[in-house]
Amino acid sequence: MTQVNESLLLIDGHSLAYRAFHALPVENFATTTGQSTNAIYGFISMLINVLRDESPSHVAVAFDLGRETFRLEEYAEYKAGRAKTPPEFHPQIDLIKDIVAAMGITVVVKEGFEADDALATMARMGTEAGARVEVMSGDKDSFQLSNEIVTILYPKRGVSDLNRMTPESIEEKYGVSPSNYRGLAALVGEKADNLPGVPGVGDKTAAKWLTTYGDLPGVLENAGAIKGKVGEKLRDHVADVERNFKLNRLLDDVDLGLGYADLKWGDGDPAELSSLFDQLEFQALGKRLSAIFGEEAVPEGADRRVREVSVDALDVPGLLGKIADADVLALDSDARYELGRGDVRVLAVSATPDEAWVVDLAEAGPSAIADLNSALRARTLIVHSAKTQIKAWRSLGLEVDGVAGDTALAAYLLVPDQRSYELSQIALDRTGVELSEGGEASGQLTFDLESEQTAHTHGQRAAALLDVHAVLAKAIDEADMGLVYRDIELPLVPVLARMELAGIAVDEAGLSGLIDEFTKQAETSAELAYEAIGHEVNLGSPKQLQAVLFEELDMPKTKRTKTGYTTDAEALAELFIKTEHPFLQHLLAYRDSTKLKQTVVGLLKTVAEDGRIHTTYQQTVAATGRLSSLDPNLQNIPVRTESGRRIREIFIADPQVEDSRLLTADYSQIEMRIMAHLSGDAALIQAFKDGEDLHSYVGSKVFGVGIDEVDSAMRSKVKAMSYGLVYGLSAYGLSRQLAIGVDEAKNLMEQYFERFGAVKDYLDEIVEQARAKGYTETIMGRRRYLPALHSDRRQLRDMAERAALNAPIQGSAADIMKIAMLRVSHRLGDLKSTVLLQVHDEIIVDVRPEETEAVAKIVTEEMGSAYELEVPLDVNVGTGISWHAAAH
DNA sequence: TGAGGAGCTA
DNA sequence: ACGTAGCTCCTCAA
Repeated sequence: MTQVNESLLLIDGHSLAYRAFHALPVENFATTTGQSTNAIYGFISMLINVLRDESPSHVAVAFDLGRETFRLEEYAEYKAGRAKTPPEFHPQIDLIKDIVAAMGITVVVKEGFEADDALATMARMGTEAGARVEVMSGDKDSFQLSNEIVTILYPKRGVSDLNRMTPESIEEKYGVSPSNYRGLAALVGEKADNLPGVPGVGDKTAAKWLTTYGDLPGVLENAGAIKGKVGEKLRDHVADVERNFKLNRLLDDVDLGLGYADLKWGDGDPAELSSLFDQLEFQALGKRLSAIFGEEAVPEGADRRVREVSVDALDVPGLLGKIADADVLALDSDARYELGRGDVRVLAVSATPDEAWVVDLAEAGPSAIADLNSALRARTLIVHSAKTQIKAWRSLGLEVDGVAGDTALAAYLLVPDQRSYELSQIALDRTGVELSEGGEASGQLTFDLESEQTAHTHGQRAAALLDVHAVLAKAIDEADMGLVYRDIELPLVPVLARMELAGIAVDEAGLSGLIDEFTKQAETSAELAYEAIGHEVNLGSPKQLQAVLFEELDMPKTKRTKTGYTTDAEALAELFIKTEHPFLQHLLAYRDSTKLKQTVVGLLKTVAEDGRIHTTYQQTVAATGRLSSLDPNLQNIPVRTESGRRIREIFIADPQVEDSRLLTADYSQIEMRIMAHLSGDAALIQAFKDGEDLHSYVGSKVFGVGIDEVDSAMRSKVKAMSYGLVYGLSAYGLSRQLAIGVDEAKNLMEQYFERFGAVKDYLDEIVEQARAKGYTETIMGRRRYLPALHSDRRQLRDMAERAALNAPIQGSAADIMKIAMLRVSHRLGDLKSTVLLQVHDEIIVDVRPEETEAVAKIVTEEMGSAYELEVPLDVNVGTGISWHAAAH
């Protein structure tokens, strides 16, 4: 035996994961998609600690495979009667295996044997190779492996502490040597494995016998000599003891198909590891892994690499020379765009993954920009988050009119519910390329030091883009989303950029007037509220309000929130019905006014120097495929109340153009039409084809009356249900919303489904298909993945089911609107009128007086024919001097 | 700084 | 526990 300075760490994966599962409350460890992670977290946490403390050269983790082991063959009752493992446990084992493998650690699974046998076999291999061996296991059977070379790491309570079991400590604790531990366990029995021993015999008695007679065979030979009741018991249970002794021997000669050298702790796959941690939402654990091992010690896989990119700083003519032969260019820049102003200095260009060129746009004159413009226009461009950059470039006269690839958009389509689509993360996930920090550009030094680094950063990003995009584009095609990507999302980029750059004009004086008005209203309501309770209180503080309502005024408790009782408008209105306390009225009025005030104050802050508000549309945020709007959000401007609608009066047509108007065009009931189309429900389709008032029509069917006999109460019930269905409404939810009994709500739903049976079939089918395929699909093939449909947790599963019901409908509506925007925008190309805003099923267009009729026609035609459904797409159009006026 | 509560839209 | 998808404001505790 040669002495080598190596150590082998062997881990019983199943037993430790099981301990972790029970040590950490499962309800506290789950991803947003419903994957339970408590066992994974606990196991990996333990693993990181032991790797840090022991720094082994060789590592393996062994798992049991099924329960068909040789032990079961010999003893049918082996491990029978065990409490069933909770369903959350098993799915975590596979993920643990994946993580362990990605860490460069050998995963051992051997059919027909238990993890312990594999550990024993590998412990023998390590011993023979001259390594120090540590066995980490939560199963006491492993104690028999302990000797001068092999130490057992046995977890104490919880998962953070390990006992180092050596022959000495085993002797001390159990009174027998490791070689006799098996005998002790056989005599005592093992409840968890359904191996009864000698009744009444514990560790102490067993140890005494074993010491007296040497070993278990010695004890059994002398069983007749043992006195008393226990002696009798032993003689009665010899067969059990012999069976136990046979079964608890760990086999150290299992053919694992690998040798000691195969257990070397390898490089792993950091890209995979990072992706797994990302998927499991283990931010802190990921940091701990890096912190403990440091940059060096985290195994650097073959796939993870900082690619050396040569970044040259050039002037524009120099750049044009370099890209003369390139057809495809990747671009990146330090573009910023805020409050209607764009800024950019460093433009990075790359045509190959290991080289990039940067130009200082601040140094480029008009003719250089013009040359750059025509050069870029003639090429296929790949950009990450192109819209922001295109907007900022425009401020310098660089007019890029769209791109052939956008890595953020592509990544979004592939995984539409991710939190962010940072290039560094996508590059790492998809190609294993790590974008390094720092580094400086070389070449013609036209930048100062700070910009040198900026230049290098963007050069490196540009260089990474081509490979990243190729990988993403392939995945997009494999998922049959080429159409959504290339014919919808990418062409939409310049359309949205133009809308954002245009912004919408606001009446600033009117806005200030509203602020004053709403402020006064809020102050009045606040005073009245204070008067009603005799003192002041912060009306914006739910905590203080709870003190007033439930302690001071002793009102009945409302629905619970995480931190107390709700004070939301619905609850306050109910309290008012019960108590008629005037404070509640004034509080509600105060809430309304302050909300409106905040809205107008917020809007005023975002008015740019050109007197217009430039929102930013997010194209990679909504998991269903909708756009979202921010800074400011123009998709939630009040409309339901009269005061709210007044805010819409300050959004006005271009004041620079005499008699210009805003035109608004919206789809009527697009989601219900999509529901009719997708379900193929003949009755619903007929209703739309006949152009009936939908809710009256449905009401007449549900209540079995003539269409003219549907009263407003019936109509609103049916309306609530129709919309509710699209969201996965339950009978309970419907009853709450309509303030009717659950029975009546249930009845209503049954009537509905009886008349519109295909709708029910369709809704059921959507969920079932999503469960089978893992994702839902819109009419254009846009996907949304819903792994939580398989969650063990009811609440998460239900949420996923509702999302599955809604995603194809909301998403298809988004598809249709996006197509319509492209077509409208295309046809407005020759006109002066331009699209300004989109609010999901509505677009707002700034129209020149002479183009009003033409634009109305274009919008009606293109929105109406954007996609052919089984039912017509109805479009309502209106014009006016303000958004408010246009809608009337 | 971030979580929680509240409220606005389609 | 009980209707989808968003964004922004305020308060309060860390």
